[in-house]
Amino acid sequence: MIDKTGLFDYHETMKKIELVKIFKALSSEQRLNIFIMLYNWNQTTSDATADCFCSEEGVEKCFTKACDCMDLSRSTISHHFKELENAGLITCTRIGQSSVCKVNMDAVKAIREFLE
Amino acid sequence: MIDKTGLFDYHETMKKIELVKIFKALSSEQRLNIFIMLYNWNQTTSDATADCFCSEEGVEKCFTKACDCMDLSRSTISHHFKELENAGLITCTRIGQSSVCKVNMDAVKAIREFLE
DNA sequence: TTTATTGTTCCATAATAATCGAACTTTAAC
DNA sequence: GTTAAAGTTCGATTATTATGGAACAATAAA
Repeated sequence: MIDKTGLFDYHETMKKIELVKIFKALSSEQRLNIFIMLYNWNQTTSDATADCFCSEEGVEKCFTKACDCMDLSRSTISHHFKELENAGLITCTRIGQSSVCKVNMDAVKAIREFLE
Repeated sequence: MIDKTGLFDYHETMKKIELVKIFKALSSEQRLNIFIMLYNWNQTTSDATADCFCSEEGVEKCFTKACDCMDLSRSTISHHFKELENAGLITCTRIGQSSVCKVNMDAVKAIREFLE
């Protein structure tokens, strides 16, 4: 900490900007829903009740599933996924027609560490 | 979890709304600054470099200090403090002229638990 | 090769949030 | 009592975000 407030250190500032992005991404109920959904799916890769394909690599068909679950247009869903991705909370790669999404546990760790 | 997505359980929903409020409160750089400032001050109650009065009860004069640090008007600062308070992240009580603010560690704990 | 599905991008609009100045209340200091 | 300081609230403005429709590209299925 180089000043009274601890607000002006360069690395701290960088970290803070990342954190703001992460918090902003989770500050919409819709996006938090999506995030929790992916988080759960990622953790239950062998869940027979989920009608999406869950592999070690991530979750397929998540866009369509997300649309079904939360009554938003395809394009809005796309925007939300993109924001979660920009914040570093998830990674999406395309396999065939559908996107394979995965929660980035490093980002989750970053928030946790901030709060300690 | 009572459905495939885990999104519709009542208590889960309530918790989620609280979390959204918390994340929203921390999703502005200004408010994150304020929060970190209070957090640091709360933890260094005997910090001689801080020109605020830090007691076991919290941090006094934080509004003025916040104004000095971050080039925002008094009324904007007031709004930001209020939002942190509404999200349950801090508590403010008035003693004399100034507000005594304190970080609510239960809220911090709630986020941490969400991420586990 | 046509058709359907998946997700993206562009564009416009509606909804929210951030910000400030000014008028105000309460407490403290003179 | 008068003046100063700390915060609040109101009202207006500006900036940002959320959203959906339409046109699009890429892949899969027929």
